[in-house]
Amino acid sequence: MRYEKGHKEATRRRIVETASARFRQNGIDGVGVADLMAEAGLTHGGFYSHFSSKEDLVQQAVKDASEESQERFERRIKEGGLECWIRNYMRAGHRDHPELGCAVAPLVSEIARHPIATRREFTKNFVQVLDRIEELLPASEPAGTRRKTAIAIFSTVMGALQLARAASDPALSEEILEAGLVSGLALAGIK
Amino acid sequence: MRYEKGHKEATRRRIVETASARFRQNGIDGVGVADLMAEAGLTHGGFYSHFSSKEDLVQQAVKDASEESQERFERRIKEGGLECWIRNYMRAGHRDHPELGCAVAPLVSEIARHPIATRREFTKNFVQVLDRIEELLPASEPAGTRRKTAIAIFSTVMGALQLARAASDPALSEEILEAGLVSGLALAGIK
DNA sequence: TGTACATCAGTGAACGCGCGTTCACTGATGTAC
DNA sequence: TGTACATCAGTGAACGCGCGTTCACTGATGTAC
Repeated sequence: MRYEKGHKEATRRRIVETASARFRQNGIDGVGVADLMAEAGLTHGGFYSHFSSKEDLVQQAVKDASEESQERFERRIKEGGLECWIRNYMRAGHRDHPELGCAVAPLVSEIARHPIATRREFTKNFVQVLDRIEELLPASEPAGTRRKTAIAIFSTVMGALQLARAASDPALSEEILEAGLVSGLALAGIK
Repeated sequence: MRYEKGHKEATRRRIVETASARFRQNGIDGVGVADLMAEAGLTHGGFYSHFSSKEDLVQQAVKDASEESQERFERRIKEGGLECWIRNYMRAGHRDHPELGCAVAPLVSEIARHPIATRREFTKNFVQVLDRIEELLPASEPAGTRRKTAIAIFSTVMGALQLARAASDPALSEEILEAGLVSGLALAGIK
């Protein structure tokens, strides 16, 4: 073989990871196949020996972002529990770097208009987050409301992050991050 | 003149209203100038005698959606206060018909990547909603936290609406609407 | 009253461009004999 | 050991298409004389 074993798989992973970041930054419609391939150091022609279509790549990129997100989540939990995760989610750094952060916030509206297979992959992503938040709620939270509280926490921080990104006034943007933080922590029964 | 007085302005309004609905339904990138003009019963060539660019139309459509949203808001408040507005926001009908509902939920991520002038128009839209929610919070809510609570309520219902739209599983979608409703009402000090 | 001209909202062909996708090809390597 | 051939990841020209935008034109009306 011309290339060492595993070379093609490594290239595929590189394309998926590039796509996963770029989609979060510029939206799915805002990034072309040729852009992606160039950023991965390749020409666009080779794309279809890795993926059957752009939509196929979208699904794999969503999956990749989901796994990355899960790892990030667990790292925060180890570091300082649910509070640490919420605090990081509501940081200015997260607002300013969608390409390194949660894939749900930048893609949720666009994915809602994609084929059902893509929506399924995306839903798996945020359901995993909801499950973990639910598990980490304090024991004082009654069994009957744990699921709803987990959903409320994620809706709040995810919605606030988007508003903070769209806000044209920096002071307003900071205020939104702060409000999302306070409300998220309160819902999680912290402090 | 060939046309009665006010004819051109009426046509312009028709295009803006069509755009406002279509953008909410399919995203800004997902709707072409020619589609819009055809739906307004015109050919695409006339577009530039009404607007200087598609981005110009986007700004006017955001403004229009904002005014429409404001009217809807006030109608709900008259009908049954903040509770009525939150209940309607979290209805399945709102989830299923973005073209008739809140423009923030479907457009916030896309707008965050648009020129500053567009972001400013959009920010004005949701700041008005935040202001009105704040004013309508019960007197028991302390002055120092009213603003943050208003932001939290809107983030929660808006984020939940987006998740409900993206969810591939109908039961999960219903659960998200319910969680957004319960949490929104609780934050607003209702029941 | 009747004719020539100006107005201008809307028409539709055409533009350059970038998109997703296809395909014949390249060229470095491993394998067969 | 040396030559002929197979493999296959990646190349780059080309495709049809739809996009935002431009522009010469149309044709119904109002106005001037």
